[in-house]
Amino acid sequence: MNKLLEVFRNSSLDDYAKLINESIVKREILVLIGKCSVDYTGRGESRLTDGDRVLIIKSDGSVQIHRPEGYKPVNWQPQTSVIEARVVDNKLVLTAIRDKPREILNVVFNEIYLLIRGRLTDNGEFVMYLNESDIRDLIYVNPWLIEDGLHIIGKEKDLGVGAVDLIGVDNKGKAVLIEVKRITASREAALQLYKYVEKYAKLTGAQPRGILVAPSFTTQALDTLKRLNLEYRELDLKKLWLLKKRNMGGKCGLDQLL
Amino acid sequence: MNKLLEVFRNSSLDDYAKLINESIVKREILVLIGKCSVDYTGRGESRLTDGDRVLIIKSDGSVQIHRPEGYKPVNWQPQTSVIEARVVDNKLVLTAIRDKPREILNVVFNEIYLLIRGRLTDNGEFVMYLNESDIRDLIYVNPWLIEDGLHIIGKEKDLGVGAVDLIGVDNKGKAVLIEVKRITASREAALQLYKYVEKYAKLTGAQPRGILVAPSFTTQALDTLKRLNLEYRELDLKKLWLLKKRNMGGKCGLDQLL
DNA sequence: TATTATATCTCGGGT
DNA sequence: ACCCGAGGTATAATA
Repeated sequence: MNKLLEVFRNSSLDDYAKLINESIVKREILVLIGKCSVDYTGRGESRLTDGDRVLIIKSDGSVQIHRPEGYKPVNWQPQTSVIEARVVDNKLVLTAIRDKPREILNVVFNEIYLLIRGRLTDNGEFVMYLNESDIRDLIYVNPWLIEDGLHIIGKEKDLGVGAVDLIGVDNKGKAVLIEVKRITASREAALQLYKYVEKYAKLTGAQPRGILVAPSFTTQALDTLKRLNLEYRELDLKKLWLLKKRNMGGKCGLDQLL
Repeated sequence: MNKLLEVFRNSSLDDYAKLINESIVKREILVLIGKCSVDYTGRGESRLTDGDRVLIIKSDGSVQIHRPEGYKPVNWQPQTSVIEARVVDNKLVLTAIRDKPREILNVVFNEIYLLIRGRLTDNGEFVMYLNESDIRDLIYVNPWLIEDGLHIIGKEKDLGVGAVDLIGVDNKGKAVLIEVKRITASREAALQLYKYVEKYAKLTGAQPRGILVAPSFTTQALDTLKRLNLEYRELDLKKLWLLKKRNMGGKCGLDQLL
């Protein structure tokens, strides 16, 4: 199994360059650890002076350069059309070019500590639960979560200024527009809902109710909602979660750890 | 120099667990390549079945799990309060826990191909050019970029509904609010500007001009601007860039490569 | 292709 | 600690 991965250290620069270029052609994964500086130009422009970093090239040509700290890479390239390694002035230079937008990443290695390359096989299935569309779907099926007597009649309805998450009719026959957020709703969310309410009123001539649904709200959001005559419902994610799990047979998580 | 990094393969599970826990205590960087499955729960919840991945733990306790493709990690933890490796049922289990928000990442390794650990030293300086604040500052100093006779009198002025990028006075003495975008301005950007214009009018009793400044505009943005009686200026980033470079002595880039 | 909205967004700066 | 807005955001969905 370990033939999967090759490890190199103390190789010559020319050998490193060759190893890298081979890996890219073979669409292997490549991890390069060493001291380097990085220049980037494209949508913006950045310079990073010498330091120890971990560089990863994946089989799709994406590149990321990680410093010893921080979740995010300091420099990167989501996908590239060209990646090339070569030796210039006794240094290993790696260039990754991307089109649309045209961007160039240039890495100069002053030292290479380690190179790992190999083919990884990953056919794993990834499932994400309880994203916004999950919540929307749950409310769609269980409108009582918002209020009794509510009938949902539409999902992701485009009003010409973007799509409102849910449209329904309350027990008095009045239209209800619902905007769903899975995290704390900010003022922006309230404004987004207002935009739909305004547009709907203009399109139909009838004033709808607007309800912002979220697990919590910033004070500014609440102010704005009040000012714009909009409603809100606090949503208990845990409750939704249980509802979802019940539908799935109760086996979708390790939340007992929480 | 290579004593910086240690490489292990074919070690026992217990040894791997020990190596990992040691690294975490010593705040080293750790790269683990192997076949694993991943469970995450916290703000959301996800499951990832078996496959080959690259796991990185950095000195700040951030964790990321990379599949062979894609720029982004499939699972991650920006920072963690606790990371622990242990052997359970003849498998290496790595748990990373984060508080606020409470989130748990659980990785079960069925095979470990390679473990690399070591201390990296990175004192490099990172500089980013031409982000939004750069553009704002350039306009601040060179208001003629927007129009002749404009005087900028404020930057990042908080109006109580967020801060407007720039405030100025035109050659007729009328207030001008400027919102800057470094990428194509969308309808949202127009609405953002409108929000400031409305608020300013309410605060002062005088109707200001509103100008959206961006390298380009979506058609919806232009529609919205027209409807809301707002203005816009197309901004040539390259021109700004040259302006900036001239100020810096002409040496801040490799854009000649573009 | 262009545009929009989401994201386990992350991250920094402000109050 | 909350809140807001930028991001080289990336990414998926949609027209």
